[in-house]
Amino acid sequence: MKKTSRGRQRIAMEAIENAAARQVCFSKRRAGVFKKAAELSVLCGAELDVLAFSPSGKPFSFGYPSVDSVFARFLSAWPAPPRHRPLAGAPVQSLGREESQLAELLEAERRRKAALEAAIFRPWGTVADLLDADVEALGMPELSLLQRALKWVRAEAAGRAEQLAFEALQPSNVTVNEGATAPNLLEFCYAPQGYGF
Amino acid sequence: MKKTSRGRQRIAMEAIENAAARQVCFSKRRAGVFKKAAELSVLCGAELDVLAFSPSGKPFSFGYPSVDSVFARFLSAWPAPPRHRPLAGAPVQSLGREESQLAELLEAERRRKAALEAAIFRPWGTVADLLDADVEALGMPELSLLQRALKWVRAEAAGRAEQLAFEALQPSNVTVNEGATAPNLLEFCYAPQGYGF
DNA sequence: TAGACTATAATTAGGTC
DNA sequence: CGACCTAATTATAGTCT
Repeated sequence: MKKTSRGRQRIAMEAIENAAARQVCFSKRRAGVFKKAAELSVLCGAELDVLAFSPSGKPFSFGYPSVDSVFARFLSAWPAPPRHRPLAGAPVQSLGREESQLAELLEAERRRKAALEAAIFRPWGTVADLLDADVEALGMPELSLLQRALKWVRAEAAGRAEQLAFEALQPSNVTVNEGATAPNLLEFCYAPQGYGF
Repeated sequence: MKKTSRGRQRIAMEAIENAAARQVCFSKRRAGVFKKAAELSVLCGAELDVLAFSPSGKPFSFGYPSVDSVFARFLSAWPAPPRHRPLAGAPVQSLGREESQLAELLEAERRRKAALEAAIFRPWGTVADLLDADVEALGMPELSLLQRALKWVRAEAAGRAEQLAFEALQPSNVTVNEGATAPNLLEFCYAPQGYGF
């Protein structure tokens, strides 16, 4: 009977050049990271998200209780949202203030009414005006990003009641995204040798 | 010489009741998850985020190349943004279409002009109208979340050029957030016994 | 809360299929 | 992309500082 394996070998902690080996390593280690994240959430009740892109660009995600809820909590807990200073010349005023109060948002919207109305006839200025940003600083990527964000927030709000009902029915309220659909975490919760779950 | 440790013990994969033990476990395992994430990014060049809340509610994050950039990429790559169906009665039409084109956003804004103008005099209806969501479904949490999202996207756009310049100067373009400021990843990249990095 | 320490449990690289 | 196999490597519970 000849030995069929050399067992685990040490590898250097540097970028793996071979594309195939890199992809295989990603698959295995992503599963490992997701499993560690799942254990952390179970043991400590900690809310967490893991978002990852494979070398080939496919998105994967893990979230407890859900990717959306953790991200939403992060948006509001984020110490100092983005660490960027504004571009020179970019007017950052109304939203730059830190009250975080709804009243401010409403006030800002009211003040932006004129800008919005004007923008109706200057299509490319609309979003920038709404955001109070310098038109020069906004390109297609940023604009489509904004659109995504708006859709996300809207759906987050609209779907809340339903999501709560949905989660009540799930054996696990953890969500995992394997790149296309949103399968269940259970496949990552396979029992490590001898574990009871 | 008497044994000074019982070594690693097996623990049940279930919520840790003792609050102190739970917090200690979180600290250790969070470091473990961050380290795994760092190795994954180094070995495979994979972009990824880890967002976590400790049992005490403190936010922690790991991101390569940065939390923001990965999240932005996720927003645009997300297969089917939120998996919620709309609440019964909530009109989800214009933004529900999937063109992802700016033209659509502008068109939607144009069509919403009347609603916005009316909303100026119905403060609590403003945001809901903008989002095309059912007013009933929006509460303070959703509204402040929207404000956060808008600020984030705007800053993301405004800060892009600067961020690129910033990252070019950094020894590592990985970001870690330990709850307050944004320290460097290096502290989690301490060499595992014998590793060369 | 954060480090050491250490023995042991769990992970995983590199095979093969 | 998986599953399986194997042994070497790595993570970590418990204890103490």
